Amino acid sequence: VRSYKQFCSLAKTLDVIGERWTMLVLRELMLRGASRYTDLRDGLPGIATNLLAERLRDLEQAGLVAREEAPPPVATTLYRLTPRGEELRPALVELAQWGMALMPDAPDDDSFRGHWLELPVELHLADREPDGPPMTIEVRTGGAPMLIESVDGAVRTRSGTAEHPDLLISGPPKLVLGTLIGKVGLQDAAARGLQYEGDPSALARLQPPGAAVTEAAGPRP
Amino acid sequence: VRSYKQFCSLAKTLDVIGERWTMLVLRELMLRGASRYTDLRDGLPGIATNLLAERLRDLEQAGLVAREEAPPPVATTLYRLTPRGEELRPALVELAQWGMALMPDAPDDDSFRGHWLELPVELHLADREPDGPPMTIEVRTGGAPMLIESVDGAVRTRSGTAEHPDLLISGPPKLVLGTLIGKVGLQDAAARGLQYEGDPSALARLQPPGAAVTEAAGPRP
DNA sequence: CAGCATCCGCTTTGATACTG
DNA sequence: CAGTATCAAAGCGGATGCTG
Repeated sequence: VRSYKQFCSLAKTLDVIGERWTMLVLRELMLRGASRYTDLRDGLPGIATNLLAERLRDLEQAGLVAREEAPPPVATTLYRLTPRGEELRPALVELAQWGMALMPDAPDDDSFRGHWLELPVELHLADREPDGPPMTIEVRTGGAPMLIESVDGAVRTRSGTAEHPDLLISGPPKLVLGTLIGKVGLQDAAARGLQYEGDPSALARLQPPGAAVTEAAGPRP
Repeated sequence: VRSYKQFCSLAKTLDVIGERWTMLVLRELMLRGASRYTDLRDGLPGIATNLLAERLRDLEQAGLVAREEAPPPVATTLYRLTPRGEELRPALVELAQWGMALMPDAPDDDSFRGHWLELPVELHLADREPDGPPMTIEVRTGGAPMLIESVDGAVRTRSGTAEHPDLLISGPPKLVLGTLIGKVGLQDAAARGLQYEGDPSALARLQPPGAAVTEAAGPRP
Protein backbone atom coordinates (compact mmCIF):
# COMPACT_ATOMS: atom_id res chain seq x y z
CA VAL A 1 0.00 0.00 0.00
CA ARG A 2 1.30 3.38 -0.98
CA SER A 3 1.41 6.14 1.60
CA TYR A 4 1.81 9.90 1.46
CA LYS A 5 4.08 9.62 4.51
CA GLN A 6 2.73 12.80 6.03
CA PHE A 7 1.88 13.20 9.68
CA CYS A 8 -1.57 14.62 8.93
CA SER A 9 -4.86 12.94 9.69
CA LEU A 10 -6.33 13.69 6.27
CA ALA A 11 -3.31 12.15 4.58
CA LYS A 12 -3.63 9.12 6.87
CA THR A 13 -7.27 8.69 5.88
CA LEU A 14 -6.33 8.88 2.22
CA ASP A 15 -3.58 6.33 2.75
CA VAL A 16 -6.36 3.91 3.63
CA ILE A 17 -9.26 4.85 1.36
CA GLY A 18 -7.75 7.26 -1.15
CA GLU A 19 -6.94 4.86 -3.93
CA ARG A 20 -9.09 4.62 -6.99
CA TRP A 21 -12.39 2.75 -6.47
CA THR A 22 -11.94 2.31 -2.74
CA MET A 23 -14.54 4.84 -1.62
CA LEU A 24 -17.00 3.49 -4.15
CA VAL A 25 -16.56 0.01 -2.73
CA LEU A 26 -17.42 1.51 0.66
CA ARG A 27 -20.44 3.21 -0.90
CA GLU A 28 -21.75 -0.14 -2.06
CA LEU A 29 -21.30 -1.70 1.34
CA MET A 30 -22.99 1.27 3.02
CA LEU A 31 -25.95 1.31 0.68
CA ARG A 32 -26.49 -2.41 0.28
CA GLY A 33 -25.18 -3.82 3.54
CA ALA A 34 -23.45 -7.19 3.54
CA SER A 35 -22.86 -8.14 -0.07
CA ARG A 36 -21.52 -10.94 -2.19
CA TYR A 37 -18.58 -10.39 -4.49
CA THR A 38 -20.78 -10.51 -7.55
CA ASP A 39 -23.25 -8.00 -6.17
CA LEU A 40 -20.42 -5.62 -5.41
CA ARG A 41 -19.11 -5.98 -8.91
CA ASP A 42 -22.54 -5.31 -10.31
CA GLY A 43 -22.81 -2.17 -8.19
CA LEU A 44 -19.44 -0.95 -9.43
CA PRO A 45 -19.75 -0.87 -13.21
CA GLY A 46 -16.37 -0.28 -14.76
CA ILE A 47 -14.21 -1.84 -12.05
CA ALA A 48 -11.79 -4.56 -13.08
CA THR A 49 -12.41 -7.74 -11.16
CA ASN A 50 -8.83 -8.03 -9.99
CA LEU A 51 -9.04 -4.50 -8.60
CA LEU A 52 -12.19 -5.29 -6.66
CA ALA A 53 -10.50 -8.33 -5.15
CA GLU A 54 -7.45 -6.28 -4.25
CA ARG A 55 -9.44 -3.42 -2.72
CA LEU A 56 -11.43 -5.85 -0.61
CA ARG A 57 -8.24 -7.46 0.61
CA ASP A 58 -6.74 -4.09 1.50
CA LEU A 59 -9.90 -2.91 3.24
CA GLU A 60 -10.07 -6.12 5.20
CA GLN A 61 -6.49 -5.70 6.31
CA ALA A 62 -7.17 -2.12 7.30
CA GLY A 63 -10.06 -3.29 9.45
CA LEU A 64 -12.86 -1.56 7.55
CA VAL A 65 -14.37 -4.66 5.99
CA ALA A 66 -14.92 -8.17 7.32
CA ARG A 67 -15.50 -11.34 5.36
CA GLU A 68 -18.08 -13.69 6.62
CA GLU A 69 -18.99 -17.21 5.58
CA ALA A 70 -22.74 -17.17 5.07
CA PRO A 71 -24.80 -20.13 6.32
CA PRO A 72 -26.14 -22.81 3.91
CA PRO A 73 -29.10 -21.08 2.25
CA VAL A 74 -26.64 -18.59 0.75
CA ALA A 75 -23.49 -20.63 1.13
CA THR A 76 -21.08 -17.99 0.00
CA THR A 77 -18.81 -15.39 1.49
CA LEU A 78 -20.26 -12.03 2.35
CA TYR A 79 -18.45 -8.73 2.77
CA ARG A 80 -19.66 -6.26 5.34
CA LEU A 81 -18.45 -3.06 6.92
CA THR A 82 -16.96 -3.24 10.38
CA PRO A 83 -17.96 -0.55 12.89
CA ARG A 84 -14.75 1.25 12.05
CA GLY A 85 -15.73 1.23 8.39
CA GLU A 86 -19.21 2.41 9.24
CA GLU A 87 -17.68 5.45 10.92
CA LEU A 88 -16.76 6.74 7.49
CA ARG A 89 -20.39 7.21 6.54
CA PRO A 90 -20.66 10.89 7.55
CA ALA A 91 -17.58 11.72 5.51
CA LEU A 92 -18.82 9.97 2.39
CA VAL A 93 -22.23 11.56 2.83
CA GLU A 94 -20.60 14.98 2.91
CA LEU A 95 -18.66 14.21 -0.25
CA ALA A 96 -21.83 12.98 -1.94
CA GLN A 97 -23.67 16.08 -0.82
CA TRP A 98 -21.09 18.25 -2.53
CA GLY A 99 -21.39 16.22 -5.71
CA MET A 100 -25.15 16.69 -5.95
CA ALA A 101 -24.55 20.00 -7.72
CA LEU A 102 -22.77 18.13 -10.49
CA MET A 103 -25.57 15.70 -11.24
CA PRO A 104 -27.50 17.89 -13.70
CA ASP A 105 -24.38 18.12 -15.88
CA ALA A 106 -23.86 14.36 -15.99
CA PRO A 107 -23.74 12.82 -19.45
CA ASP A 108 -26.75 10.73 -20.34
CA ASP A 109 -24.75 7.60 -20.91
CA ASP A 110 -23.45 7.31 -17.36
CA SER A 111 -24.13 3.92 -15.87
CA PHE A 112 -26.71 3.75 -13.15
CA ARG A 113 -27.99 1.48 -10.38
CA GLY A 114 -31.21 2.14 -8.55
CA HIS A 115 -29.82 1.93 -5.04
CA TRP A 116 -27.55 4.88 -5.74
CA LEU A 117 -30.64 7.03 -5.37
CA GLU A 118 -30.64 6.29 -1.69
CA LEU A 119 -28.04 8.92 -0.87
CA PRO A 120 -29.71 11.91 -2.53
CA VAL A 121 -33.17 10.83 -1.51
CA GLU A 122 -32.42 10.52 2.17
CA LEU A 123 -30.41 13.73 2.13
CA HIS A 124 -32.85 15.89 0.25
CA LEU A 125 -36.31 14.58 0.99
CA ALA A 126 -38.34 15.10 4.12
CA ASP A 127 -41.96 14.41 4.86
CA ARG A 128 -43.93 17.65 5.12
CA GLU A 129 -46.85 15.83 6.70
CA PRO A 130 -45.21 13.50 9.18
CA ASP A 131 -48.59 12.68 10.71
CA GLY A 132 -50.15 11.81 7.37
CA PRO A 133 -50.82 8.25 6.25
CA PRO A 134 -47.89 6.08 5.14
CA MET A 135 -46.99 6.69 1.55
CA THR A 136 -45.10 4.81 -1.14
CA ILE A 137 -43.54 5.95 -4.39
CA GLU A 138 -42.23 3.36 -6.80
CA VAL A 139 -39.34 4.39 -9.02
CA ARG A 140 -38.28 2.55 -12.13
CA THR A 141 -35.13 3.71 -13.78
CA GLY A 142 -32.19 1.74 -15.08
CA GLY A 143 -32.72 -1.76 -13.80
CA ALA A 144 -34.24 -2.90 -10.54
CA PRO A 145 -37.24 -0.96 -9.24
CA MET A 146 -36.95 1.07 -6.05
CA LEU A 147 -39.36 2.18 -3.38
CA ILE A 148 -39.41 5.42 -1.47
CA GLU A 149 -41.53 5.09 1.62
CA SER A 150 -42.53 7.61 4.19
CA VAL A 151 -43.80 6.20 7.45
CA ASP A 152 -44.22 8.24 10.62
CA GLY A 153 -42.29 11.12 9.13
CA ALA A 154 -39.22 9.09 8.18
CA VAL A 155 -38.32 8.82 4.50
CA ARG A 156 -36.58 5.57 3.57
CA THR A 157 -35.65 3.80 0.39
CA ARG A 158 -35.39 0.13 -0.45
CA SER A 159 -35.38 -1.99 -3.56
CA GLY A 160 -38.52 -3.80 -4.59
CA THR A 161 -41.96 -3.07 -5.94
CA ALA A 162 -45.26 -2.12 -4.33
CA GLU A 163 -48.76 -3.47 -4.95
CA HIS A 164 -50.44 -0.10 -5.03
CA PRO A 165 -47.93 2.74 -4.80
CA ASP A 166 -49.36 6.21 -4.38
CA LEU A 167 -47.20 7.23 -7.30
CA LEU A 168 -45.13 5.37 -9.84
CA ILE A 169 -42.55 7.20 -11.91
CA SER A 170 -40.21 5.88 -14.55
CA GLY A 171 -37.78 7.35 -17.02
CA PRO A 172 -34.10 8.11 -17.45
CA PRO A 173 -32.17 8.49 -14.16
CA LYS A 174 -31.36 12.17 -14.56
CA LEU A 175 -34.95 13.10 -15.12
CA VAL A 176 -36.17 10.88 -12.29
CA LEU A 177 -33.67 12.37 -9.84
CA GLY A 178 -34.48 15.91 -10.93
CA THR A 179 -38.14 15.22 -10.37
CA LEU A 180 -37.65 13.56 -6.99
CA ILE A 181 -35.64 16.39 -5.50
CA GLY A 182 -37.95 18.99 -6.97
CA LYS A 183 -35.50 20.50 -9.40
CA VAL A 184 -37.88 19.73 -12.24
CA GLY A 185 -41.62 20.02 -11.91
CA LEU A 186 -43.60 16.90 -12.65
CA GLN A 187 -45.31 18.46 -15.66
CA ASP A 188 -42.00 19.65 -17.12
CA ALA A 189 -40.52 16.24 -16.55
CA ALA A 190 -43.46 14.54 -18.19
CA ALA A 191 -42.97 16.76 -21.22
CA ARG A 192 -39.34 15.63 -21.31
CA GLY A 193 -40.12 11.95 -21.25
CA LEU A 194 -40.95 11.03 -17.67
CA GLN A 195 -43.79 8.56 -17.25
CA TYR A 196 -45.92 8.63 -14.14
CA GLU A 197 -49.07 7.15 -12.81
CA GLY A 198 -50.90 7.93 -9.61
CA ASP A 199 -51.07 10.90 -7.30
CA PRO A 200 -48.60 13.72 -8.07
CA SER A 201 -49.20 15.27 -4.65
CA ALA A 202 -47.21 12.41 -3.14
CA LEU A 203 -44.15 14.05 -4.60
CA ALA A 204 -44.97 17.50 -3.27
CA ARG A 205 -45.33 16.03 0.18
CA LEU A 206 -41.65 15.01 0.18
CA GLN A 207 -40.04 18.26 -0.93
CA PRO A 208 -37.89 19.90 1.76
CA PRO A 209 -39.19 23.07 3.43
CA GLY A 210 -37.03 25.50 1.48
CA ALA A 211 -37.90 23.98 -1.88
CA ALA A 212 -38.89 26.21 -4.76
CA VAL A 213 -37.10 27.18 -7.96
CA THR A 214 -33.99 27.81 -5.84
CA GLU A 215 -31.03 26.93 -8.00
CA ALA A 216 -28.89 27.71 -4.96
CA ALA A 217 -25.22 27.18 -4.11
CA GLY A 218 -25.51 24.07 -2.00
CA PRO A 219 -27.60 24.54 1.13
CA ARG A 220 -26.01 23.28 4.30
CA PRO A 221 -28.37 21.73 6.84
CA VAL B 1 -9.64 13.84 -16.74
CA ARG B 2 -10.72 10.32 -16.00
CA SER B 3 -14.26 9.66 -14.86
CA TYR B 4 -16.03 6.73 -13.24
CA LYS B 5 -18.97 7.42 -15.54
CA GLN B 6 -21.51 6.61 -12.87
CA PHE B 7 -24.63 8.63 -12.23
CA CYS B 8 -23.93 8.89 -8.51
CA SER B 9 -23.06 12.05 -6.62
CA LEU B 10 -20.20 10.45 -4.71
CA ALA B 11 -18.67 9.21 -7.95
CA LYS B 12 -19.10 12.69 -9.43
CA THR B 13 -17.27 14.22 -6.47
CA LEU B 14 -14.45 11.74 -6.88
CA ASP B 15 -14.26 12.50 -10.60
CA VAL B 16 -13.25 16.02 -9.56
CA ILE B 17 -11.15 15.54 -6.41
CA GLY B 18 -10.48 11.81 -6.27
CA GLU B 19 -7.12 11.69 -7.97
CA ARG B 20 -3.95 11.31 -6.02
CA TRP B 21 -2.80 14.50 -4.24
CA THR B 22 -5.88 16.52 -5.15
CA MET B 23 -7.49 16.55 -1.70
CA LEU B 24 -4.15 17.37 -0.11
CA VAL B 25 -3.79 20.36 -2.42
CA LEU B 26 -7.20 21.47 -1.16
CA ARG B 27 -6.06 20.92 2.41
CA GLU B 28 -3.17 23.30 1.88
CA LEU B 29 -5.42 25.96 0.41
CA MET B 30 -7.90 25.53 3.26
CA LEU B 31 -5.28 25.72 5.99
CA ARG B 32 -3.05 28.39 4.55
CA GLY B 33 -5.43 30.45 2.44
CA ALA B 34 -4.19 31.99 -0.78
CA SER B 35 -0.77 30.52 -1.51
CA ARG B 36 2.07 30.73 -3.96
CA TYR B 37 3.12 27.75 -6.00
CA THR B 38 6.26 27.33 -3.97
CA ASP B 39 4.43 27.45 -0.66
CA LEU B 40 2.03 24.79 -1.86
CA ARG B 41 4.90 22.60 -2.89
CA ASP B 42 6.50 23.05 0.49
CA GLY B 43 3.26 22.04 2.18
CA LEU B 44 3.01 18.92 0.03
CA PRO B 45 6.24 17.04 0.62
CA GLY B 46 6.54 14.18 -1.83
CA ILE B 47 4.54 15.65 -4.69
CA ALA B 48 6.18 15.85 -8.10
CA THR B 49 6.25 19.42 -9.32
CA ASN B 50 4.59 18.62 -12.61
CA LEU B 51 1.76 16.90 -10.75
CA LEU B 52 1.14 19.97 -8.61
CA ALA B 53 0.94 22.10 -11.72
CA GLU B 54 -1.44 19.65 -13.34
CA ARG B 55 -3.68 19.38 -10.28
CA LEU B 56 -3.90 23.14 -10.00
CA ARG B 57 -4.87 23.40 -13.64
CA ASP B 58 -7.56 20.74 -13.23
CA LEU B 59 -8.91 22.32 -10.07
CA GLU B 60 -9.03 25.69 -11.75
CA GLN B 61 -10.95 24.26 -14.67
CA ALA B 62 -13.34 22.55 -12.29
CA GLY B 63 -13.97 25.89 -10.61
CA LEU B 64 -12.58 25.03 -7.17
CA VAL B 65 -9.44 27.13 -7.39
CA ALA B 66 -8.77 30.56 -8.84
CA ARG B 67 -5.46 32.07 -9.85
CA GLU B 68 -4.86 35.61 -8.97
CA GLU B 69 -2.09 38.01 -9.93
CA ALA B 70 -0.85 39.50 -6.69
CA PRO B 71 -0.06 43.23 -6.58
CA PRO B 72 3.57 44.50 -6.64
CA PRO B 73 4.76 43.84 -3.06
CA VAL B 74 4.35 40.13 -3.76
CA ALA B 75 4.32 40.24 -7.55
CA THR B 76 3.52 36.63 -8.12
CA THR B 77 0.50 34.49 -8.84
CA LEU B 78 -1.54 33.28 -5.92
CA TYR B 79 -3.85 30.30 -5.79
CA ARG B 80 -6.96 30.45 -3.68
CA LEU B 81 -10.12 28.45 -3.16
CA THR B 82 -13.30 29.65 -4.79
CA PRO B 83 -16.52 29.54 -2.73
CA ARG B 84 -17.36 26.29 -4.46
CA GLY B 85 -14.01 24.87 -3.35
CA GLU B 86 -14.55 26.14 0.16
CA GLU B 87 -17.77 24.12 0.30
CA LEU B 88 -15.66 21.00 0.46
CA ARG B 89 -14.31 21.91 3.87
CA PRO B 90 -16.89 19.96 5.92
CA ALA B 91 -16.20 16.84 3.90
CA LEU B 92 -12.43 17.06 4.29
CA VAL B 93 -12.85 17.79 7.98
CA GLU B 94 -14.91 14.62 8.37
CA LEU B 95 -12.26 12.62 6.58
CA ALA B 96 -9.56 14.12 8.75
CA GLN B 97 -11.59 13.39 11.84
CA TRP B 98 -11.73 9.73 10.91
CA GLY B 99 -8.00 9.66 10.36
CA MET B 100 -7.21 10.99 13.84
CA ALA B 101 -7.43 7.45 15.17
CA LEU B 102 -4.55 6.48 12.89
CA MET B 103 -2.15 9.15 14.07
CA PRO B 104 -0.70 7.27 17.05
CA ASP B 105 0.39 4.47 14.69
CA ALA B 106 2.16 6.83 12.31
CA PRO B 107 5.83 6.07 11.68
CA ASP B 108 8.23 8.53 13.23
CA ASP B 109 9.80 9.49 9.94
CA ASP B 110 6.62 10.91 8.41
CA SER B 111 7.12 14.40 7.09
CA PHE B 112 5.45 17.18 9.00
CA ARG B 113 4.45 20.82 8.69
CA GLY B 114 3.27 22.86 11.63
CA HIS B 115 0.09 24.17 10.06
CA TRP B 116 -1.22 20.61 9.72
CA LEU B 117 -1.90 20.77 13.44
CA GLU B 118 -4.68 23.20 12.76
CA LEU B 119 -7.19 20.53 11.85
CA PRO B 120 -6.87 18.34 14.95
CA VAL B 121 -6.47 21.28 17.27
CA GLU B 122 -9.60 23.05 16.19
CA LEU B 123 -11.55 19.81 16.12
CA HIS B 124 -10.47 18.47 19.48
CA LEU B 125 -9.75 21.43 21.68
CA ALA B 126 -12.22 23.65 23.45
CA ASP B 127 -11.75 26.24 26.13
CA ARG B 128 -13.12 25.03 29.45
CA GLU B 129 -12.95 28.51 30.89
CA PRO B 130 -14.31 30.68 28.09
CA ASP B 131 -14.49 33.65 30.44
CA GLY B 132 -10.91 33.26 31.58
CA PRO B 133 -8.11 35.54 30.40
CA PRO B 134 -6.73 35.12 26.87
CA MET B 135 -4.16 32.39 26.69
CA THR B 136 -1.38 31.44 24.32
CA ILE B 137 0.52 28.19 23.82
CA GLU B 138 3.52 28.15 21.56
CA VAL B 139 4.31 24.91 19.80
CA ARG B 140 7.63 24.09 18.20
CA THR B 141 7.79 20.91 16.23
CA GLY B 142 9.22 20.22 12.81
CA GLY B 143 9.92 23.62 11.36
CA ALA B 144 8.02 26.86 11.79
CA PRO B 145 6.62 27.59 15.26
CA MET B 146 2.87 27.66 15.79
CA LEU B 147 0.58 29.40 18.23
CA ILE B 148 -2.59 28.12 19.80
CA GLU B 149 -4.61 30.97 21.19
CA SER B 150 -7.80 30.99 23.14
CA VAL B 151 -9.62 34.28 23.26
CA ASP B 152 -13.21 34.68 24.42
CA GLY B 153 -13.74 30.94 24.36
CA ALA B 154 -12.60 30.42 20.77
CA VAL B 155 -9.53 28.30 20.15
CA ARG B 156 -7.55 29.28 17.06
CA THR B 157 -4.18 28.46 15.59
CA ARG B 158 -1.76 30.49 13.56
CA SER B 159 1.89 30.37 12.70
CA GLY B 160 4.30 32.63 14.53
CA THR B 161 5.83 33.04 17.95
CA ALA B 162 4.73 34.77 21.15
CA GLU B 163 6.63 37.06 23.47
CA HIS B 164 5.43 35.44 26.64
CA PRO B 165 3.34 32.36 25.95
CA ASP B 166 1.61 30.79 28.93
CA LEU B 167 3.14 27.52 27.85
CA LEU B 168 5.76 26.53 25.31
CA ILE B 169 6.10 22.95 24.22
CA SER B 170 8.48 21.40 21.75
CA GLY B 171 9.37 17.91 20.64
CA PRO B 172 8.59 15.40 17.93
CA PRO B 173 5.19 15.91 16.21
CA LYS B 174 3.59 12.71 17.45
CA LEU B 175 4.38 13.48 21.05
CA VAL B 176 3.29 17.09 20.71
CA LEU B 177 -0.03 16.11 19.15
CA GLY B 178 -0.64 13.42 21.74
CA THR B 179 0.00 15.94 24.47
CA LEU B 180 -2.18 18.63 22.94
CA ILE B 181 -5.23 16.45 22.57
CA GLY B 182 -4.74 14.94 25.99
CA LYS B 183 -3.93 11.44 24.86
CA VAL B 184 -0.65 11.65 26.71
CA GLY B 185 -0.26 13.37 30.04
CA LEU B 186 2.28 16.16 30.18
CA GLN B 187 4.43 14.28 32.68
CA ASP B 188 4.39 11.13 30.57
CA ALA B 189 5.24 13.15 27.51
CA ALA B 190 8.10 14.88 29.30
CA ALA B 191 9.48 11.49 30.25
CA ARG B 192 9.37 10.52 26.58
CA GLY B 193 11.23 13.55 25.36
CA LEU B 194 8.82 16.46 25.31
CA GLN B 195 10.24 19.78 26.41
CA TYR B 196 8.01 22.36 28.03
CA GLU B 197 8.28 25.61 29.82
CA GLY B 198 5.57 27.58 31.56
CA ASP B 199 2.21 26.76 33.05
CA PRO B 200 1.00 23.18 32.46
CA SER B 201 -2.54 24.13 33.49
CA ALA B 202 -2.88 26.00 30.20
CA LEU B 203 -3.07 22.62 28.55
CA ALA B 204 -5.69 21.25 30.91
CA ARG B 205 -7.87 24.26 30.19
CA LEU B 206 -8.13 23.24 26.54
CA GLN B 207 -9.10 19.61 26.92
CA PRO B 208 -12.60 18.80 25.68
CA PRO B 209 -15.34 18.05 28.27
CA GLY B 210 -15.28 14.27 27.82
CA ALA B 211 -11.52 14.03 28.13
CA ALA B 212 -10.00 11.41 30.39
CA VAL B 213 -8.09 8.22 29.68
CA THR B 214 -10.88 7.35 27.19
CA GLU B 215 -9.23 5.46 24.39
CA ALA B 216 -12.64 5.48 22.71
CA ALA B 217 -13.86 4.62 19.22
CA GLY B 218 -14.05 8.07 17.74
CA PRO B 219 -16.58 10.32 19.51
CA ARG B 220 -19.02 12.07 17.22
CA PRO B 221 -20.00 15.60 18.20
C1' DC C 1 14.43 32.16 -7.77
C1' DA C 2 9.38 31.07 -8.92
C1' DG C 3 6.75 28.39 -12.06
C1' DC C 4 6.34 25.32 -14.71
C1' DA C 5 7.35 21.53 -19.05
C1' DT C 6 9.86 17.37 -20.56
C1' DC C 7 11.79 12.98 -20.28
C1' DC C 8 12.21 8.35 -18.25
C1' DG C 9 11.77 4.16 -15.37
C1' DC C 10 8.41 2.23 -12.41
C1' DT C 11 3.74 1.24 -10.58
C1' DT C 12 -1.13 1.11 -11.04
C1' DT C 13 -5.09 0.47 -13.84
C1' DG C 14 -8.31 -1.54 -17.20
C1' DA C 15 -9.86 -5.16 -20.15
C1' DT C 16 -10.18 -9.67 -20.95
C1' DA C 17 -9.26 -14.53 -20.44
C1' DC C 18 -9.04 -18.31 -17.57
C1' DT C 19 -9.83 -21.57 -13.28
C1' DG C 20 -11.78 -24.13 -9.08
C1' DC D 1 -19.93 -17.65 -8.09
C1' DA D 2 -15.60 -15.91 -6.76
C1' DG D 3 -11.98 -14.94 -7.81
C1' DT D 4 -6.55 -15.34 -10.27
C1' DA D 5 -3.52 -14.50 -14.40
C1' DT D 6 -1.96 -11.79 -18.09
C1' DC D 7 -0.60 -7.73 -20.53
C1' DA D 8 -1.07 -3.16 -22.75
C1' DA D 9 -1.97 1.55 -21.53
C1' DA D 10 -2.15 5.17 -18.39
C1' DG D 11 -0.50 7.48 -14.27
C1' DC D 12 3.05 8.62 -11.01
C1' DG D 13 7.72 9.92 -8.88
C1' DG D 14 12.09 11.83 -9.57
C1' DA D 15 15.36 14.36 -12.05
C1' DT D 16 16.49 17.79 -15.02
C1' DG D 17 15.94 21.73 -18.15
C1' DC D 18 13.87 25.90 -19.68
C1' DT D 19 11.91 30.70 -19.18
C1' DG D 20 10.63 35.21 -17.15
